[in-house]
Formats: sequence, structure tokens, C-alpha cells
Amino acid sequence: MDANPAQRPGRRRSEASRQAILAAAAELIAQDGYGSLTIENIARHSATGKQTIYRWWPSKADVAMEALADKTDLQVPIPDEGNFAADLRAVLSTSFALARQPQVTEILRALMAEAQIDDAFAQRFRSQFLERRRRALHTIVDRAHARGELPAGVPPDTVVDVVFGTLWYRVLAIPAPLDDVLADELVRILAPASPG
Amino acid sequence: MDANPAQRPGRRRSEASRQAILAAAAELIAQDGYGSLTIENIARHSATGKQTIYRWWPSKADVAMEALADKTDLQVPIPDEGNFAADLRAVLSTSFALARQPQVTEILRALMAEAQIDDAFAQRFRSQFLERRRRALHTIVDRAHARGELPAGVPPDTVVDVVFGTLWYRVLAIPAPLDDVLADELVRILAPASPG
Amino acid sequence: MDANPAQRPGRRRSEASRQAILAAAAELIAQDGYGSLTIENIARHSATGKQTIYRWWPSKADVAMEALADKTDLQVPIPDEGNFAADLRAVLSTSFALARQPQVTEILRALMAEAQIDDAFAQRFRSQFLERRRRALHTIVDRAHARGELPAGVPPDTVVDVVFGTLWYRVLAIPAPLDDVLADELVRILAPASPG
Amino acid sequence: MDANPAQRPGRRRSEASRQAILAAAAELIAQDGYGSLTIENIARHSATGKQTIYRWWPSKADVAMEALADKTDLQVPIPDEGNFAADLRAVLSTSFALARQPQVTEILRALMAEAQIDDAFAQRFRSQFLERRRRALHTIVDRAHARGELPAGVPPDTVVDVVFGTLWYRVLAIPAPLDDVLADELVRILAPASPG
DNA sequence: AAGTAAGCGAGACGGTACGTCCGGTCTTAGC
DNA sequence: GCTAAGACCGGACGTACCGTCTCGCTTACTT
Repeated sequence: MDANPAQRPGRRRSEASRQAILAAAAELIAQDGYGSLTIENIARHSATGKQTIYRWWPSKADVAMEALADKTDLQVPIPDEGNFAADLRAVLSTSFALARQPQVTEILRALMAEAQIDDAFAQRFRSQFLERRRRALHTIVDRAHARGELPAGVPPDTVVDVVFGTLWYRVLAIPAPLDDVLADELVRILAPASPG
Repeated sequence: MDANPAQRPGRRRSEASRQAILAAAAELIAQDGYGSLTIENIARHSATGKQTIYRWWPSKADVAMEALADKTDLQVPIPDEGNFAADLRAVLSTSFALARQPQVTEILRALMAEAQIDDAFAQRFRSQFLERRRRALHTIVDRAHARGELPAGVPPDTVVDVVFGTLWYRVLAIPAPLDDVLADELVRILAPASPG
Repeated sequence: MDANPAQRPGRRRSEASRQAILAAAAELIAQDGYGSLTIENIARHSATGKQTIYRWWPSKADVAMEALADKTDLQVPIPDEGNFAADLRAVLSTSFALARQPQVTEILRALMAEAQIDDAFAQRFRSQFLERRRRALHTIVDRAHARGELPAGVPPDTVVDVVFGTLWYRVLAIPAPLDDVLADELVRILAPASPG
Repeated sequence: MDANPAQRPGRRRSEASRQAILAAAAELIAQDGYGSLTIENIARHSATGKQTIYRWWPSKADVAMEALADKTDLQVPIPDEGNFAADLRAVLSTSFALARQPQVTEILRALMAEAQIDDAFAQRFRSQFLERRRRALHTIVDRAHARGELPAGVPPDTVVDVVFGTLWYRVLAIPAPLDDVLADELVRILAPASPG
């Protein structure tokens, strides 16, 4: 078994190229938007061969997704403050702060767009990005559910849909930047009964 | 004033071509997905010249948007049943039924995707599609707001964001088709206090 | 019999349009060269409809040919000075003077070019332009032949070929403008034995 | 110095594609005439990409010129039989035989036509084709000039003009194929005084 | 040390679609 | 019935990228 990659003969993957490619992708997206991002441009700006990109990433969207992962700490902290309102507010605060950065916004929109057009990427996007963030929120919501803090007759899954749905809708459909007031309002809607 | 187009000399726009183009676009999207839709293919399948398409639509996304408008009655009925829960359920029912048709889903996803990538189209998409549907719901929500039926501290705009956000998120990010149960749950969340 | 065109019903051909078209063609050729001459451009610059051009001329080359005919008096005078040398010199002098005008050169080159590419035009070009000029020279050469002034064993047709051949070659293949010295040299070659 | 192309990195030019393109161009010209030759057709018939053609040739006329060069041995032999008449007849014999092949005629006419319409190509056509053939004849004529075999008062350049002029005129302006009798007559005109 | 196996930048390759231009035709309203 | 205007279908233009395929070179492990 070749589980240990160090054992195989041949030149090893160049970390310098990997980073040059991700950096070039990020810069090009910031400059001209994802719409005019091309593999050829990434290669040119990173002084890299196209083949190297095709060898390691299935599509330019995957390059963008990895560039985003590299640039931001996508680890989602799972707070546990004892009540749903506080936990939810903490998660929203983190998420909003992240999504508000213009370069992050641009990439998020592009990834969601590409997922609509390219089914194979959609799967990777869901499993590598969306599901991870869902899981973090799910933990909190499940806990609240157990404590009886959710609105009556609303399963945890739906709460998660509402939170991420509202967040994504604002990013995708509304030109104004994400507003922190929205976070408070979401808390009021979803965690209405702050137990005395 | 040249408001009356019949007064100008020259051949008039061909309604037959317009419909052939929209039909071809719709069919091609249904068959191969929006990702492989090209102007050239639309022209070929509609026995039409590319120039004719470029003359009347700014982009293939606009063709798709018009095809959607032609195919579905996008007029949004504004119910008035006297209470928010019933009104909201009626709107959701209509919207879900529409968005559940596979061909409609496919086009909706494509339009939202294109709007992320092409800013000029994004503006047209918002003003010609998103805003219209927002306005319908807004009427209902404003009415509820006046009656004091909204959750405390939640302005109508946010309610609209939550409704459409959840709907779009399910369409864009979740592979499963839209579920009618979700409509009930949204009503429970947003119109909780059925006045005694 | 409809020999009298004034008797037919309907609007008569517009002489103003005819001249506007020829003038626009001449001007466009002078400006940008025949290579970028298009029917559409002629129509635009002459404030005329494309249909009007297609109705009266088989191709843009025919427009150019008529523009040339209108602009220059293409009537070829047939001198008769009593000896071949003087007659030939007179014909060459007229022809060179005509072909030396830059705008005429440009059109001549274009017509000969088009004749290589479009067989139908080639026939019209030969019968309406080349043959006429050949006939003028032929009269002179035949007369010289009868007087025994041609080189021995050289039929009149060949003399005509040599004269026009040399002239056209200089126009088509040599960037320098036509030189009057050439006329003298042709006379020396073809009418060498000025009979004492 | 990068004179050695083998030193550069990257895939090398494909000789197979080069030949397929030239062959396709030659065949298409023979079939449908130069007038309906398009880059797109060449690419299709040679199972080649358009870009490959644009990469290596400035225009379709240059493709045709190279196809001609490849197909015919354009090397012009320079005979030296001791007298102008014999040398000239030898050159004419070779040239006529070449120009009489229908496929060669077609290309020659097309190249000369294109040179009238495209100035940049005209320069290449002169330096890569016309001038070479002129030089061969010039050698012979200069030699004759030194021996005093030219008509009095006629410089070598003019003799060359007359020879090629007549040849080209017959090809371009006269529908009949080149006649060998013409060669004899040209010799009689230009090398009349076979010195005793 | 030689041999073998990968990865690298570079760049040509066969394709496909782009958006534009023009050809030649058809359809208006107006003279 | 001609005219200007202008839309129509069709097709080639020259360009941009796609994803693949050589190249010569470099870097690593294996013998």
C-alpha cells in the first residue's frame, strides 16, 4: 500500500506552486470578479503551468474553495453558554463577521453559483463546506431542542434552514452588506422564550 | 415621440422568432442543464440567427428569465384572509408549488447563479423578478405588522428575508425537493401567536 | 413592348440614389481600400437602402466598376498619326495618365482582383472594360501589321498582350507608380523599325 | 541566442498538422475555388483547430502561398546556353509549364488577387514569390545586356517587366490557357537580333 | 552513481463558443 | 414600383479558454 506518500519515487508536489495558485486565484477574484476567472489566468499570474492546476483541483471553483479555506479559519467554534439565545447569537456573530469581508463574500457567492451549474462541484461544496457549518449549528440547536427552547412544532433541521437560508439570501440576493441587527432579529424569532 | 413602434419604417420584430427562441432555451435547459446552454445552441434549435438573440436580450440569462416568465404565470396573488397565518400559508403554498416543478427549479437556480457572476444581470434579476415577489409578500406582512401579529421586535423586512431566504436556501443548497411541511413550520415560526 | 421605360407604372429609378451610391463607393475605396468595402457601408454612407444596391448591381465590384466609368472618361481615343510608333505612344500616354491617378489605380487593382475570385464578375469585367480597351489598341496594331511595322512573326494579338500585360503588371505587382519612361521603352521594343 | 528552437520548453510545432492544413487548403481551392476558401473550412477538413492556423500563418492567402510552394518545386533553374534567345526560351518553357497546371493557375490568380486587397500580404507575396522569380530571369537578362543582345535603349528591368507582365496578363485576364506559341513570340520580340 | 518515476513551467494541439460583421432576403411605411 | 429603414437567417471572422498532450528540466526514491 502506498499510504505513505513520502515512500513513492518521483518529485514531490510543490507547496510553493500550490500557494502561488491559491494566491493568484484569490487576487484575480478580488480584482475582476469570479466571472472572469480562468484557469489560464491563474496559471499566468502564478507563473505556473495549467497542467499543475488540473492535476490537483477538479475545477476552478475548487481552487476558489481551497483559497477561501486557506485564507479564513473556517473552523466553527461551538459555543455553550447554557441557553439557546446566547449560543445562537454567538454563532451568528462569528458567521456574519466572516461573510461581511468583501473578498469572502465574493467567493461565497461564486461557490454557491458554481454549485448551481456544476453538479459534481455541488456535491463537494456541500460536503466540504455547507455540511460542516450546518453541523456546528446543529449541535447547538439540538441542545436547545432537548431543553425545549425551540418554537413549538419546529424541528431542529428547519431552524438550521431558516438561519442559513436568511444568511445566504442576504448575501446572494441583497446588494447591501450583512447587517448585525439581523442577527438580533433572528434570535428574537427563533429563541423567543428566554426562560426566566 | 416614438412611443408608437408601428410608425417606424422597417421590418417589425418577429414574434415567431421570439417564441421559438424562448422555447428552445427552455427545452435545452430542461435537457442538458443551464450549464451547457449556449447562445449558439439556442440559435440552432430555434432556426434563428445569433444576431436576433443578441439584438433583443443582453445575455442568455435574460433569455432564460423571459422563458420562465412566459412559461409560468408569475403574477403573485395577494391573499387577504384576515389573519397572518392563513395569508402566509397561502403565499407559501403558491410559491412552493411553483418552485417544485423541476424545470422551474432548474431555471431559478441558474438565474440566481448568473446573478452572482454577472452584476448587470443581477440588477435586472432583482428588479424584474425578486423585487416583484418581495412586494407581494410585503403587503401581507405589513398588514400583519399593523395588526400586531409579528414576533416582537422583528420588522417586516426581516420577516420577508426569512421567508424567501429559507425558500431559496432549500432550492439552492439542498438536493431534496421542496417539502410542504416546511411551509407549515415557517408559519409556526413567524405567526406564532394565533390570537385567542 | 416596354421599350419606353417612362410608360411603366410605379416610381422611377432614382438618379440621386444612383449617384450617391457611386460616390460613396468611390470615397470609401479611396479612404479604406477596396478590401474593407462592404455593401452595408455603401448603403450607410449614401443614406440608401441595401436593397436599392442589390436591385441595380450584381456585386460591389460592379458598383466600383461603374464608379470608375463615371469618374473617368473611359472612352479611348484611337489616334492615327500615320506610323505605329506615334500611335502607340499616344495610346500609352493616355492610358498611363489615367492609370497613374491613385484612386483609379486602387479601383483597377480591385477590379482585377475581384475578377480572379468571382467568375461571373470576371466575364462582365472583360466584356465591359478589358475588351473595349483591347479593341482600341487592336485597331492601331492591325493597321501597323498591315503596314508591316510589327516585329517579324509576331501577330497583333500578342502585341496587344504585351502592351497591356506590361501595363497591368506594373500596376498590380510593382509598388512604384507608373513611369512614363516605360512608355518610350515599350515603343522601342514593339515598333523598333521605324521605316526610313 | 535562441536560434535553436529545440532548446525552448513546450511542445513542438506539429509537422503533421502543418501538412494536413496545406493539403486541405490545396484541395479546397481545387474543388471550390479560392473565393469560397475559409479558415474554418481548412480547419474542418484538416481535423485541426483554427488557432493552429492563426498561430502559424498571417492569413489564408499565406496558407495558399505555402501550399503552392510545397506542391511545386519553385526553384527556378537559371539556364546558360550562351545566347539570350535560348536562355529566355528555356525560362519561359519552365514557367509556362508550371503556370499551365490548373491548380497552380487557380492559386496564382488568387495570390495576385489577394495582394491587391491586402497590403501586408502584398509585401510578403512580392518578397517571397515575385522577387525570387524576377531574380532568376534578371540574371539571364543582365547577361544578355552585357552581350548587347537586348533591343536598343531598353534596360534589363523593362525586359523583365515585359516578360512577366505578358505571362501574368494571360493568366489573369484571358480565360484561355497559356499557349506555348506565346513563348516563341516573346522570344522573337525581345531577342530579335540573334547575333551572327 | 545510474536508473526510474513523478512533478514542474512552457506552450502547441483539437475543439467549442464567444460576440461581431456582413451577405443576401424580406417586410414595413411612404412617396 | 421604387425608396429608406431595419429585422431576419445564415455563416465566417478572429479571439479566448477548455482540457490534453508533448517538451526539457528538476527532484526524489530505488537499485
